[in-house]
Amino acid sequence: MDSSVVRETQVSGAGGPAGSQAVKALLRLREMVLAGDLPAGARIAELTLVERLGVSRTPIREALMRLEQEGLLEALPHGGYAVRTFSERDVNDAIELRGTLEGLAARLAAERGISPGLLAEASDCLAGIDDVLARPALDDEAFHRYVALNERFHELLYEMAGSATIRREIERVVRLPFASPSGFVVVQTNSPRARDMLIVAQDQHRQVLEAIASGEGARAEAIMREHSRLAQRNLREAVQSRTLERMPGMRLIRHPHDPPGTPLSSIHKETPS
Amino acid sequence: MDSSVVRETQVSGAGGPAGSQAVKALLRLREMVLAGDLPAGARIAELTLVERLGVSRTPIREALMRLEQEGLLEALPHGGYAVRTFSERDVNDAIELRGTLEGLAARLAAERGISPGLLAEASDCLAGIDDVLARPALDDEAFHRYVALNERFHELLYEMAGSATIRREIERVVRLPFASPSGFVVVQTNSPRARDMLIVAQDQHRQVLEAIASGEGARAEAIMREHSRLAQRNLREAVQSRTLERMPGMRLIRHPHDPPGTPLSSIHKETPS
DNA sequence: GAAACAACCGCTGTATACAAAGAATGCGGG
DNA sequence: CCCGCATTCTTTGTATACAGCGGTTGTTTC
Repeated sequence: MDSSVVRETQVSGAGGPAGSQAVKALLRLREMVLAGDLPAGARIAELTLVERLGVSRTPIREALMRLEQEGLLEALPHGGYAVRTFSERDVNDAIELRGTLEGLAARLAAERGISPGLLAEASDCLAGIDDVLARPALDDEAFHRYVALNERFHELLYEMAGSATIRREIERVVRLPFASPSGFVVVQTNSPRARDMLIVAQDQHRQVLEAIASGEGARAEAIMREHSRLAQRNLREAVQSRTLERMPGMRLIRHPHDPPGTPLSSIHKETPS
Repeated sequence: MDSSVVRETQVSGAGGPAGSQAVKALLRLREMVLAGDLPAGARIAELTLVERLGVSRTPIREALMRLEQEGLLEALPHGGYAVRTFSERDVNDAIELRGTLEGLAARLAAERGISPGLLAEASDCLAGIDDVLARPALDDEAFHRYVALNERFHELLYEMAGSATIRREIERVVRLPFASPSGFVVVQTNSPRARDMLIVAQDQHRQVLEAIASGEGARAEAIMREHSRLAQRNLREAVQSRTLERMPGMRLIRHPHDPPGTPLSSIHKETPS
């Protein structure tokens, strides 16, 4: 077929900056899964990936295992992996889970107190978001800046909890594309009510930071839980209006009316020769 | 050197029931880590494990990766893994995390309702625990039965949430040896107040199940959070009285007074030749 | 014609060979 | 005597060869 894939003979061994074959395979494979390049439910042949990714089976197997741990793939009963699909309820539960964990982080931050430096950073971050939202209409670039700042704020929150263990687990849950704090922001880019939603979200950001600074643990927790409900609302709307094509990974969501195992993309059955 | 380790030539290929080399390596390696057979903080040489476990590097690397995901090992900056150690706060946070997640599960179970079958199973389980606790004094066998029934009840709770995603993450967190629901039950086996603790715990079991059955979500959540505080109390007591030697994995807990990186076992610095 | 059996193929799990990076060590110079 | 550099050695990351299981397909028999 195409011989354009040249096996780069392992240019930088182990410690390379994202240069290891395993990391490359992981990133590329995750991208492929989220883009819907692989038929969901069907076994992923390792040799196929060898061709497509240009690395040998060893790093590919490692990447497959990691993606299974992440929850993007499922292990098949007799070996091998397949792309997982998610029901709307799965996604909803993942968001609920994130809200609960972020609530825990906020509560701990409030109860244990946070460093002035962290508080300042978070404040700056929120000021940046205010800046983005100041304009009445938001273009794509503004949305991108919002998403970046939003994720930064949430990451700061995870750090505020002051617990490596808890941070680890939150970041793990957030890795599911749908559970990400900015997960369903994008789907509304062109909706007129999009900016309003973000205004509400930003208000919650401000309130939770204030609660944390004041040591109001219960309040901080409640706010972050409610905060995740915004994402749940967006999810419901997005599913109803079927707007989710534009977001990476969204085609892994299984619609109730579709036959099981067939998310959005039609499976191309390639009969060889 | 010693040819006592005979490489079994892969008797059951892939789908074997826990017969795969990778599973064997994982189980055995985890056991070794928890038993403290490997010096904490130091790099684990793969070839050493090849000798000790009698399997080749491939399944060993897989096991190492899985244990890193579990949190028992940490990836070193320039490749390789080392046994992790945990501060008392780490353990405390892990228990807090479990309590939060179990609270979430209980709340969801209450809000969404559970099947009569599940309710009956949980009831039976609690009846079994009552049976164990009926006797005024508890021998080792009674403790073992308590632990088994306790874990069963908690697993039933995870299922009651009705969410595969949430169940997954809880079971992941619980895998940390210290965060297990029965984690710090054992350390008190011979304490006169041990039975009293279990009585309290069992009362919480009963109340949470009642709350779930009645649809009282907030109450169910609060009870499970408080339930995890029992483990936190036990942890504190165990650390103070340094009773934790008897429990597997407990020597990975780093005492505040010890030099960092040195848990309980002294690292044997072998100067070669 | 349908069902059961047998041979084949593809695939994964496992072992091992090879390459490169890091760490340790020894030598030389200041 | 100490510091710096080069060489060697250990160890991980990667590629690939090999073995057995499962699924599939074709054939044979009732």
